[in-house]
Amino acid sequence: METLAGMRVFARVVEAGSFSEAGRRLGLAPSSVSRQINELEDSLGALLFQRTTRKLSLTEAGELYYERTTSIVTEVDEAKLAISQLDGTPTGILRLNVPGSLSRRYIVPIVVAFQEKYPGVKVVLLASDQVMDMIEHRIDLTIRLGVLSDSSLVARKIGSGRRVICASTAYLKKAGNPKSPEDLSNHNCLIFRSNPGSNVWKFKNIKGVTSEVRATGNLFGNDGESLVAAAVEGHGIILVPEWLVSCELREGSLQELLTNYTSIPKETPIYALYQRQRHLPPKVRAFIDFIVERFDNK
Amino acid sequence: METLAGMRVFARVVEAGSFSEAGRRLGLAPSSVSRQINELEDSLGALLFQRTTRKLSLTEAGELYYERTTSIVTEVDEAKLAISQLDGTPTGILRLNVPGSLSRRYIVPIVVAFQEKYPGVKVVLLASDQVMDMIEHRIDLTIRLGVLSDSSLVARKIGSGRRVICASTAYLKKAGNPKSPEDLSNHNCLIFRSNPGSNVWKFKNIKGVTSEVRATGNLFGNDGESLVAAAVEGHGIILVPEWLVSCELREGSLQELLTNYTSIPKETPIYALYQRQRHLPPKVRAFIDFIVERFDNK
DNA sequence: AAACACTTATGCATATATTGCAAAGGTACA
DNA sequence: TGTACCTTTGCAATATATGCATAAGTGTTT
Repeated sequence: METLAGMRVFARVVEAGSFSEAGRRLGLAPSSVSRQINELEDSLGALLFQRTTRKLSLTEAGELYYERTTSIVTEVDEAKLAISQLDGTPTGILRLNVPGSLSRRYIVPIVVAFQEKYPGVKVVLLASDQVMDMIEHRIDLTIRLGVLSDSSLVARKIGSGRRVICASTAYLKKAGNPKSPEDLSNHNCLIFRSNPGSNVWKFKNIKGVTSEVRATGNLFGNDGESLVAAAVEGHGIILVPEWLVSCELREGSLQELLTNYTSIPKETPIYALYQRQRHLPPKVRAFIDFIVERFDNK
Repeated sequence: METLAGMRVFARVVEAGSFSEAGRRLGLAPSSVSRQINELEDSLGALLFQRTTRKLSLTEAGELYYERTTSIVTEVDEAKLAISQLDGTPTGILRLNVPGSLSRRYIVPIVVAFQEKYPGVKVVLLASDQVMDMIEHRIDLTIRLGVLSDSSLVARKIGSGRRVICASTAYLKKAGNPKSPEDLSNHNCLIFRSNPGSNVWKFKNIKGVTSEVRATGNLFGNDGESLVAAAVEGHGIILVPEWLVSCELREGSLQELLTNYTSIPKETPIYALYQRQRHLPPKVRAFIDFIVERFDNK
């Protein structure tokens, strides 16, 4: 059986000029060295050393084999080194699967900051609202809103968006400014759902008293950003994660309502999902750590 | 433990796209494949495949490792092939240690013919009358006159020189032509020995009757060719292997005497000595066969 | 000449790896 | 839902590697 170990032993013998000395350097019994060489010779069908008990010299076959295998052994070491270096500092391509709106509004700034810290990492952002096959598409990390149950994946909460209720000044001037959740029933609520139907919004006031409203309106949609756009146009009131409208709130094109209340659930959690594996690539590890740290500091 | 076998299995998995399929191609149980890969991953400290039970894809580390190791594996195979090819047809450098006069008179023509048959073999002729250390000087084959006792070497008779007694015409004209061995005692015998002293030449006639003569003369020497030169100069009578004087006999500068007699021992055997080894290099094997065949056909 | 130090090679018992089988758990497709 | 195929793991059997002790050989030194 040809083996790298055999090659290494062989190289050491060549360098040491003796089986025993090679054994000493390798921490191996001379007998072991002898047998490794013998086995190697048998597998090659050629004598590598001409030897008596006192002298040793390479045969031609041995010389040829030495030339070839030394480079091979160093290549193997280099390959291993390359992998281990790749294991040390985050490098390579990090493939992310992120819902479209989350990507634009939340992930992109994080990625930018991440890449400033780790210039060696290329990032591929695969935006899709459907979950993609992580293995087929070689996705390192899938980011989703809310919990996803998949036993084979590790889910880690990497952030959350406080849910805010807001509308444009133009709309409020037109339809009035709701003072309590109950007032919402008289407003046009833009509802994050695929199909029309009832939608219950829950709130809690400062004292902890909860109230429920059946939000109704004439626009439904599964794309948060479209609803935001409609709200900016003065079409109605939206209840969305803060990150989806942080820009508009800052600019004033939307303004937060019912600030004395908090929505229930208070937050929309953001989860990162990754393959359960023994050796998590450092680019993935680093990204998760980075994003979690950012989240904690907020 | 890093192993070539592991690399091969890994490469097969990459090519087959599945552990099971790779196992089938390798004649290995799927479990074995699985464990080989796992072991490889542990030894590298990085995941090579991203996988579930149904899908498989290379990680970046895997891709890197594949690129590196495929070339390594082919290099190993090529190295082995190079050795085995070297084992098939005689190639390389054949180092011979030959006594000087034997080299010039006997070995060189054989080597020339040998190299016509095997152009791939370079020959290094190391002429020395002393036996050289075969291992230190990497000598493949030592050629000696007469038997040498060395238990570690294999001795093979590769030829023999009929011993002839001869002198130059000029000498014979001057000193007379001996008709019987007994006549030699009145001649100047040129004696192959280092030190002066008695030297007994034995002969046998056609009927098998032996006779002994104490050869005497004024020139001793351990270099056959010098004695031949002296004989050609008409200095006396020599008893030497035929190959040493075949040229002179052919040219007529020397002429054979006592052709009704044969010397005892009749021949000077020529032996080839080589290392006792499991894998005799084909260049050595071929040369021995070649020289023996030539000898037999004579 | 003989003792000595050190070499390579081999027999043997032990420790370590590797293997296939069987079974479990998981996944995709009908 | 059932079926077929996948990867993984436990387990027993086998194969391999190792060190120790020893043998046989070689060169140096006394």
